[in-house]
Amino acid sequence: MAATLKDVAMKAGVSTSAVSRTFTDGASVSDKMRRKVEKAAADLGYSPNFLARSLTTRRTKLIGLVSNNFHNPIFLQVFDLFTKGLQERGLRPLLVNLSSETDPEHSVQMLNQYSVDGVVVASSTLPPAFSKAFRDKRIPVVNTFGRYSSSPEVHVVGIDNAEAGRMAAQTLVARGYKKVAFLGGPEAATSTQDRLKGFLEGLAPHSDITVTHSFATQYSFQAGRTEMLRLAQSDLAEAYFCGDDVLSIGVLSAIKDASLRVPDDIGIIGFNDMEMSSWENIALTTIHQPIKQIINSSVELMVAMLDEPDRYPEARLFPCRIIERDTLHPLL
Amino acid sequence: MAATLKDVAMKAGVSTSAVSRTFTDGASVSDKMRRKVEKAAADLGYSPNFLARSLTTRRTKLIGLVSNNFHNPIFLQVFDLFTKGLQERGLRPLLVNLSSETDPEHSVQMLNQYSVDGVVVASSTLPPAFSKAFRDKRIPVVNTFGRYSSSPEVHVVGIDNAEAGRMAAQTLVARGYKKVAFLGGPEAATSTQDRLKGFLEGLAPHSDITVTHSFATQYSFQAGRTEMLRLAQSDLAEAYFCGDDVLSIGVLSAIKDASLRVPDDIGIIGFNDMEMSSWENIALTTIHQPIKQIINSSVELMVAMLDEPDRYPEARLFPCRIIERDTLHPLL
DNA sequence: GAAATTTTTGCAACCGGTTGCAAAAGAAAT
DNA sequence: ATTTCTTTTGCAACCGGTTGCAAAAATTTC
Repeated sequence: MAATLKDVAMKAGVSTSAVSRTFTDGASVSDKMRRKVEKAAADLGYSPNFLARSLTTRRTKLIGLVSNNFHNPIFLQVFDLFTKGLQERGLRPLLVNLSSETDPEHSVQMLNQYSVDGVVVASSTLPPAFSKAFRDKRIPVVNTFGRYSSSPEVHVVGIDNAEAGRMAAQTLVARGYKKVAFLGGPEAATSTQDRLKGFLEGLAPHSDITVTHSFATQYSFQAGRTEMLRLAQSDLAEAYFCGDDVLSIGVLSAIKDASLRVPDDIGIIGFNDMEMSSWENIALTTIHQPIKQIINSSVELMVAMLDEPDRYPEARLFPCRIIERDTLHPLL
Repeated sequence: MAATLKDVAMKAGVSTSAVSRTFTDGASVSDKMRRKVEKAAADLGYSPNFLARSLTTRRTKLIGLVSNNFHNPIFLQVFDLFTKGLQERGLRPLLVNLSSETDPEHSVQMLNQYSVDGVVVASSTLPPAFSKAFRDKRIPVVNTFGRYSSSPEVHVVGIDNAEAGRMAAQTLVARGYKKVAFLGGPEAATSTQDRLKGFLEGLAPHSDITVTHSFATQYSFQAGRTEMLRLAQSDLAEAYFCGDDVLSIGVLSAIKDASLRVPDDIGIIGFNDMEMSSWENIALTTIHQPIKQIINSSVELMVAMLDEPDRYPEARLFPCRIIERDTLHPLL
């Protein structure tokens, strides 16, 4: 159907090698030859078949983009940035949805069959076993939003969740809250554990502050709302550090139901700084995670690994910062 | 590195064809042979290379998933459903972000080089030229959320936007609004034009109702907010049909700024019924677009086209329905 | 202008598979 | 035990490219 190398070679009256070289940068071809070939190729509408090429070059320029989070709006931005970043470098994302997959081997085999050059695991909740499974097959892998300590043999790009927890703690301390709480995401996720750990550490020096914690079942509006509705039955804290912005928004909705005012009666600080949090009718005070930098860095790291598969693993951590909006009362 | 067909054949002491056949369903292999080969394959951890295979079978099982919308939360759900649907059928989505691409030829060539079996164009705002470009190259294409009349040679799955406009009109009429308006998305998009057309048609029989319209620059919170802030300077209508839920939420925020109450002072009806619209603190009355059905149908259609590339083009349209929440006043 | 050097080109093998065809093996019929 | 029919197997060519090597052509040197 489509024109092949051979067709072009025939039409131009040259060898197939000559045509191949014309389409390979850095190969030796005279100007005359190149013109002749390009003319024939243009006439036939030829463009090289990447997959056939990959057979000998062992490079497909396919990158597996693996995630299990297709619900948090922040991930739309993640996909946007990843696809753009990869495309700019001539790479193609092969999207894998692991929402309902539990066996790492299965995804490894699948991506292996497509000979991906590398894999980006974009998730803070997938067990480290997934990233490791790729590494064990010697497929370059970077775990974006991963926990840097849990698998030091895998490249990680993200933030220091414990540090973010400390930052939340310090912010609440500075505002003079005496009774605070952590309302985390899925309890099993390493990111939840780390944020809680940091939060508690940050509060430890302040013996006059009491702290409690609980978890939502997932990062979603309803989960946050449900949990806050439950908490409202008993003794509420003065301020809550929520594991995620979507969760926070659910919490805000429950608070409104309980006829309490934010920030007068109760303070909320979220996490992520998703676009929606800046909307005027939400105006959530939150901890900004530098997603753009994290993803650009992930892409750069991936590109570097393609040339140097056995690169020594590193963790690239980016600092977060507080975004002040309207859900905590002002500094004393 | 990884084991190949040849390695397995050698280890099992059989021909490469035998091994190949063991991994091809429907091929003729005796039980004894199959066991022998499977044993050897398991020992070597062999699994067939899809790309090498595709060279002869002319099937890559890769499907281009093309979109230009990486901002509307609804598209996260779209990607979720598409990836799941394709994966369940053994197909792999190659994600293409067309946010900043204007040349159809470029994307066609790109996907062609990866020999995709088909392309799903998921967008209501991409010019029809994109879908057509794929078709012209004889690549099976389905345009999800497309306009069914604009390119009858391309398969379209979605809704009848004009009908949705009529539905919005009838709803507002039934509520007794006498002064209504359309606040559309990007003016150039066919979906915007169609919804406006239907809206006007639905109101045409009612000479006692006045109608105006304007457009937001894109489907975003800020665009909706900005436009409503502008409108609030002059003479407001009693109810607005907004081109999209995100837009509506921006509009709601602007209305709150103007110290007006919804639905007492002003009514809003949105479009899409994204998850967020059901959140208790938003509770947007909106027109539900059956995304799940649309996408499942798109996937099914794509699968059918793989076996029958010259299938006669069809438009699959799904009815929308009103979701009653709190942003229109109750029926008289 | 011949020799030495560099650049360009084609041959042929290979990447990891599939498949039409004919030979070999097995099963059924006589 | 033969013959006939069916199933299984291997050979070899092919899918669409790339690349090491040596021959051919072009360029430089003397």
